[in-house]
Amino acid sequence: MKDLRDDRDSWTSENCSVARAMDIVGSRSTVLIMREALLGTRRFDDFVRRVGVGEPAMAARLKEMVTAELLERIPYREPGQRTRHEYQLTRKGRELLPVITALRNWGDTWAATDTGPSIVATHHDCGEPIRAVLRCAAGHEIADGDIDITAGPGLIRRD
Amino acid sequence: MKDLRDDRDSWTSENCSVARAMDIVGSRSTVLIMREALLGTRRFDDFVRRVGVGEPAMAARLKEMVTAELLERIPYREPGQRTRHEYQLTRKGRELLPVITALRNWGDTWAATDTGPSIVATHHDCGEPIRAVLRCAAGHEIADGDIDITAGPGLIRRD
DNA sequence: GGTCTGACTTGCGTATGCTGAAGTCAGCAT
DNA sequence: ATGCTGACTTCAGCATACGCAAGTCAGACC
Repeated sequence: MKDLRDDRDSWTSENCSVARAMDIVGSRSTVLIMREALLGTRRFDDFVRRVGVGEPAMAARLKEMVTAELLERIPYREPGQRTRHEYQLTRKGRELLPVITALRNWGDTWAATDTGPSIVATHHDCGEPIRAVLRCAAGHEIADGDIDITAGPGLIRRD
Repeated sequence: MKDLRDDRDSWTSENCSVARAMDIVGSRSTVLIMREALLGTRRFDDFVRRVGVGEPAMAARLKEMVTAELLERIPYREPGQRTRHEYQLTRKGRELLPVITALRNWGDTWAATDTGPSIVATHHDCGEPIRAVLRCAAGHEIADGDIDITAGPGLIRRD
């Protein structure tokens, strides 16, 4: 199996999952909203306060994210309150956890403050810290350079 | 150990590694440049052509990324050519691979085209596809909901 | 009927990002 | 000396994105 990096100009990056992912979750505020949503935040003003963006920007972002199906706008009602809406993660949104975790790991290492990380995700069963790591389907851990880039069905070749 | 999500308003997200990471790699074009760099691209005009952004934007982005130490601008010389510069990944840049991989995995699943993914990263030793997955330091695979959020040394508490 | 609160919307001014077209610059080749 | 090429820079112009301040609106509570 030939590695696609050896002949980089014989194919294009038009059909690229990374680019399409970035079109959806590519902005700073969207990622920070996902961070908060994954920490359990659900209500509009909590998002505004905890993410630190203004109300107009937050309203626009949340609307986009509902359209993108990262979040679902769900009515709820606390006793003695009127009906309100909260933003719940969809499966599509929840599955961004490895992305956010990988970003947090990287930031902890390469954009650290001298105080160290503010929060650590740990395994509930054993208490050890959690990281996003590369594994193959056979379960092997991937070392740097152990990767081949091979063609998928959607590869667009150039003549 | 108490889970920080249970008392979300007793601490702030000011010292957040995700936010700092996004300040560095938060824009679409920066991520796409990283994608290309991780696929082996090094030269200015290759970046322009393969990423699909204009020259002025590319020059600005690359300059930022050199300042951020994701890339290093290194002189090289092909025989019979004059000295030029190429952009090589630093360790800091290379370690974004799990982030890009997680994004690609997510895009393959949730922002797919009907043709399927264009490229697949596979393990050189066994040929199986590679994914970014969550693991704890003890090596356990993490299932949804098996995560605790605990305080790190840099946590900023509110009174 | 008036107040209060959460969840927005509207308006405005600034900042950043990107594109396209054109210009610059260094130095090897002729 | 002139041309050529890769790697940019400069300029004008448009399009988002965001912050701040203020306004709106619905419905429970008094």
